[in-house]
Amino acid sequence: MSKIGALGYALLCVLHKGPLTGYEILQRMRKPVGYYWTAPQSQIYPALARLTEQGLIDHDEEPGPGPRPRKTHRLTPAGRDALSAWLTQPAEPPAPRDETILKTYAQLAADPGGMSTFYQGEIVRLRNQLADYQAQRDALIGTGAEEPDHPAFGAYATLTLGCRSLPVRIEWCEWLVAQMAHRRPRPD
Amino acid sequence: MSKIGALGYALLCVLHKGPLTGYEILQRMRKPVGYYWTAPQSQIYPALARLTEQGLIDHDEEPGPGPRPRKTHRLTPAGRDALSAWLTQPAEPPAPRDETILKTYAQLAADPGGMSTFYQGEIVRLRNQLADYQAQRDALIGTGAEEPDHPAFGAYATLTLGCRSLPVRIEWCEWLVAQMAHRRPRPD
DNA sequence: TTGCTCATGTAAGAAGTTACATGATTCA
DNA sequence: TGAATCATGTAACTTCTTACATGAGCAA
Repeated sequence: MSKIGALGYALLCVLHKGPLTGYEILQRMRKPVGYYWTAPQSQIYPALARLTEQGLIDHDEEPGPGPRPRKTHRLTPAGRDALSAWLTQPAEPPAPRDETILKTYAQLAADPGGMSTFYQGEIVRLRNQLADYQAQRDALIGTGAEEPDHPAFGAYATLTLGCRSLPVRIEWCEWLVAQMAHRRPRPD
Repeated sequence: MSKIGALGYALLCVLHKGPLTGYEILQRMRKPVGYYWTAPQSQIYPALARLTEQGLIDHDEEPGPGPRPRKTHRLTPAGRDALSAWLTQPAEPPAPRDETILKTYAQLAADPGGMSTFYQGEIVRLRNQLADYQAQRDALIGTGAEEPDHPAFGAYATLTLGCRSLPVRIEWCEWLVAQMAHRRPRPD
């Protein structure tokens, strides 16, 4: 059997709570799951076809709104087994690719005023993200999602990480704004 | 002129402090820069060739140890301009791909004991990473790198972020280990 | 003589991005 | 009438990963 790949497992994860259409998966890849895993539409449909071929998911078909049938995908027992086996295996540390930190490393090659504006923009973006995370987390509090056996506990836990790590990053940007004020304007 | 791409800018960043050979760049992509940007060897050499074609870097050649000449690359004025212009532009939020958080989302589909072991493994890995960051950051303290005009300030600032954000993540994993102890073992 | 470091490159394939394409229904 | 939502797919392209390939000098 051919191997699955991170995207395949991501789709199995999204399906772990129940059947969804490709379109619904796509939406989850924006809203709750998209905070830690994303994939564009063009990747999702071929990947679903591969997983179906591998017997890890299957689907019902109904006549859809467009020219093609609407498919509702669900995990097969084999898919559920593959998922649960993968979940407990150590995650390989991801290749980090963070443009903001990269820019910070080379920050001396740019004008301090420009960098300050850059970090201020980051702060705005991060604060908006934090507000979004907090709103969603607040909506879960009191629903039982804080209990680890609750179906929404996974979502609650991921939002908790976001709500704790974003402030650290915001403070770091604020510190850098302050530091930029102490830099001399470009000595060439 | 063709466009540059994130990898190209990453290479310009690595070269901002002075000339390096491809091999040296490769090492930076493991050690100081690799914490927030990585690229394998097979990507670096073609990318350097592209940047050279675009006139953003150039190089000296000396006879090398192997069959090919050893090249020492440096930023051209055009390269330095391209870099400094890019640095101050807002960074597009990166497509997040974090296996650990993804696993947490679907955590209910696995055995709590297995997940607990998983998070304990993460804790070990993160603690080692933190120790590494702290050692490198400590080595910079007292050298003047804390001043924003110092050539090592960029490295100092990136390490500072690592030293502040890793503990948050470690605590989160510890919290999850505790939560897993409260989960009922899988009803199959 | 086996393996490591220095030093550069290529090839094949997987994964990810951007854009195109269809077509019904609903809402302003 | 025009845009958004639902719903599925393909094509072309770029980027990233894994593996191969060469070869000198040095150390155990």
